Amino acid sequence: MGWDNKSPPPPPPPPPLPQLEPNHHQHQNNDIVDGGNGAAAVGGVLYVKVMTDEQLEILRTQIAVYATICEQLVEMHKAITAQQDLAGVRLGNLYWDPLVTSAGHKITARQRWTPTPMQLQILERIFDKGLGIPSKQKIKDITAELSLHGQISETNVYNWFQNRRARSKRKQPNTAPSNAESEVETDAESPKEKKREPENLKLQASSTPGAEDLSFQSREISSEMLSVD
Amino acid sequence: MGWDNKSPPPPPPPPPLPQLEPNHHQHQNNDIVDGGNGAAAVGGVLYVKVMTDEQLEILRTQIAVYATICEQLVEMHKAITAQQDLAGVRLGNLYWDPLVTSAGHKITARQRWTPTPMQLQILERIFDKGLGIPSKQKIKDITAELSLHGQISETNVYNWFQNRRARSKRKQPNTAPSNAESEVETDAESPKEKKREPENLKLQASSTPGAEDLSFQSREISSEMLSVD
DNA sequence: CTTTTATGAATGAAGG
DNA sequence: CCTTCATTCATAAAAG
Repeated sequence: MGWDNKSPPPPPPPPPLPQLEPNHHQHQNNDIVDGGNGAAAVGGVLYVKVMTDEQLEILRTQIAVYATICEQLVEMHKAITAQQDLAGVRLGNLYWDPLVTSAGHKITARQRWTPTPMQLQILERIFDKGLGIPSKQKIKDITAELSLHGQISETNVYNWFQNRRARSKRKQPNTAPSNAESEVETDAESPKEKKREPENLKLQASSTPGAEDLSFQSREISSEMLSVD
Repeated sequence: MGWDNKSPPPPPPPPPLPQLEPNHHQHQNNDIVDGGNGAAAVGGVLYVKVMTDEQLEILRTQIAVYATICEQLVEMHKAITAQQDLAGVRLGNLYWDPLVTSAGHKITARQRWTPTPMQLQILERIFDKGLGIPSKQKIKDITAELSLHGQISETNVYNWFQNRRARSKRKQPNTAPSNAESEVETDAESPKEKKREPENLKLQASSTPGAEDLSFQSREISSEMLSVD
């Protein structure tokens, strides 16, 4: 498979030290069993299925490794799930069924607010009036008004203006800098009205072999950033 | 634009699981081994570590089950991360621990820090648990700990707590346990506690306090499977 | 039905 | 602390 083009595949967990402590009780009792089909006396010699300590150890190790891997995977899943759950109200991505979802699950798909045409019209009208971000009180009023046309909350209104402004700004950097044409990264000519510009990728200059550039930002916060209270 | 969509089910590659293939050679030839440390002659009786066919079968089954589980988990993880992996070609989000630095992929650093699931989990725990505002020293400690799970700076931690607090606060007036619940399909969310401010629609409160069931137990499986007895 | 686009919402970071 | 901004994520809606 040559899918190693882009998407970093899920890194298989590094099998850490397989520590098998949960159940140490492996048949250490030495019995020449004959119980099941494990032993057979042939010609006066007792033949049994035998495993040496070494072999047993190998098996135990293997099982332990699997257990560890499973635990890690489970932990990872929890973490990821937790993130998506906590970080986002909406989830409903994948819910895998194999051994967890035995019963029919009902993933509560979070619906997002969608403005009705009427609401949108009103919102647009208000927005076009040129006012910036409506104050909180303004938002309340608007919300009240829009409530007559459909389900809506103040947050919806707030978000709408927030997004509307941000995106209209992104759409047209046409601030018309009359003469001094600064070097700007403007490469988006939006033929449409409100079109988001596919942003290009960011910097990538880790030419250092074997060293990922993982410096995010480590500004010094010694001054007043952290001086709380 | 459309890069942040779900990825179509990619050709299911074989699970990149460590081939911990057990020594399947279950000694079909019956030998009373004594070679290793598995046998000992005591008082004229030969004691060896013995496993019946049944026991062997159990072991093999266990290993097989683990293998299957691991496969499924890996598959699930792929499904989970698929979207996000594809979502950002530029965001080689390391989800957990170290191994992301396997290949010299273009793990370009993002512009803004994004907590890994592990980090988020820890942060969340700290936030929930005790105190409210971590002191400067506390932040240092937390940062140090979180550094083990990914790049992070003290500023990140500080900001996170700041935002976390501010946004959780803006969500409290949701103290209506006596909700009539008139089954509105408009919106259904289970605010565990995070989130910003859904500021839900009037009597719209299916706020099931943390009724998430999206996690499964590994403990159960593990214990069951590891009990060879 | 699958892919693409539009856009509501979450959130890290900056400002005050 | 609180507000604002920028960027990102996820999904409804639209296109193919």
